Amino acid sequence: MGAISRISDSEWKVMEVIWKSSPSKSQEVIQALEAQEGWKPQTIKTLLARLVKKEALTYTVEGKCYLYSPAISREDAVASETKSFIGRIRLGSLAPMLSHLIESKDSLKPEEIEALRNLLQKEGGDE
Amino acid sequence: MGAISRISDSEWKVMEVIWKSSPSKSQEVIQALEAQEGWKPQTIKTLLARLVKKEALTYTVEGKCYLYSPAISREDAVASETKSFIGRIRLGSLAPMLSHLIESKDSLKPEEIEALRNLLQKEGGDE
DNA sequence: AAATATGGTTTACAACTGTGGTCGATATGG
DNA sequence: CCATATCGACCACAGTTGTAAACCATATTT
Repeated sequence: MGAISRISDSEWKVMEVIWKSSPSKSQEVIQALEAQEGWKPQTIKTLLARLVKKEALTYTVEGKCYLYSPAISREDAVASETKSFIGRIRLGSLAPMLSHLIESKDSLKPEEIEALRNLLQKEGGDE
Repeated sequence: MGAISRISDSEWKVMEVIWKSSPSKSQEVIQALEAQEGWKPQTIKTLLARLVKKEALTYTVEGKCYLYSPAISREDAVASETKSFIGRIRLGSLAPMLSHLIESKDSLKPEEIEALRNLLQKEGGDE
């Protein structure tokens, strides 16, 4: 049953931390993001709670703490975001968008270009 | 200068109409979107006003009506959206994202794949 | 046991979004 | 000239987001 409910920008950052290593206890998430984003602990707790409500995270109780784990894979989340992104940017503009991506060196690394090239090779083959 | 303020999903649809043909009088925009999106005229007027406030649209007065024109090019808007998209989805995931795109036939047309292939050819060439 | 710290839950609050109603000025038909 | 149709401006209202304080229960320290 598709339709992962949208994860906001801030929430996404929380997810990243947890995707990187899970399960994580809130303290770990807080520590990571307090520095990285300059957020107050409460802010991060709020985001954790919202993500649980959205069913993007699950938790188990360990003593007095929660251990959070992703309820959706990063892959799926990326796929879903991508879908909604291209849904709004409507076709026809993909090429320009990608050329923008490709041209700004800082966005796409050579090995990624390589990987893409392969993908396209096999896909658009010669039919 | 920089930082085009974010255009929401609904607003984006309005922009699309105007990018397609500008200047457009509100009536034209309304007609287009009333059918296409099933929105009430008031809704569309609100969106037009918000886009003006965001400086994504400008208008000139013609008689009793406004003639709307884009204040930002579609190219720039797409570039900006793309930037913020890849900003949140963080590197390393571009390839998966594109492979997702490429694999879901409904998202990417053959000629786009072709265009992409060309882009990558010239870019990752053989340096 | 009382004080404190710590973790989660509830509340807050402004800005932004999606959706639209209402109002006031103006134009247009009768 | 008066009624009506339009058009933009202002108002509305719930849900989401960013950001966090206040509160409450439990564990730990004195």
